[in-house]
Amino acid sequence: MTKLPSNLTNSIKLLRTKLDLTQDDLAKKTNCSRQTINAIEKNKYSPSLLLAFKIAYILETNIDEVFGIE
Amino acid sequence: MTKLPSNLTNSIKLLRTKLDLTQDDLAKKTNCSRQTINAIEKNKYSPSLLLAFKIAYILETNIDEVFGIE
DNA sequence: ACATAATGTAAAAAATATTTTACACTGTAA
DNA sequence: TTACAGTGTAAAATATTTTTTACATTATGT
Repeated sequence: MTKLPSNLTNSIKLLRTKLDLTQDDLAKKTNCSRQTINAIEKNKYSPSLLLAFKIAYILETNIDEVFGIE
Repeated sequence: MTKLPSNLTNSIKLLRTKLDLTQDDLAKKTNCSRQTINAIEKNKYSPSLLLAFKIAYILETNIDEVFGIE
């Protein structure tokens, strides 16, 4: 990563299924909609940092394990 | 942190001054406005995850060192 | 005291994230 | 085959983030 990063990646699906959670489960636990989880999981847009923290918290890890940058 | 986290904190000013950068410097390097850096630094709102990553990158550390949650 | 750099702030507009409602598709269990 | 859970997606509305312009305040150097 030599330049200013600009592309997000994520391992939500991997971590989520490891905990046997559906998109809907994760949505409810993070207080957002299933569509939002789906969109973030499929990289439709960059979530707010707060939501990213919540997702990492529910997935029992930290942001850098859930999201990456390129 | 026993509950779903909901309050952000940050060490932007500390890390920024350690690198001798002004708000404007950091803004330019992260491709955002000085007002945005100022607002985030003063916790006015939760930035996008992408901007958070960029800030951490310019501050030569990772998100968890720059931002915290309560 | 003066000039200037850095920061704080505000309001309106623009861009982006998120919700809501709704429906289609896939796989799987009965 | 039917029913249902899980996922993908779309469009409109709403909420939030970010930009832009502009000005006030604070600190610092001369």
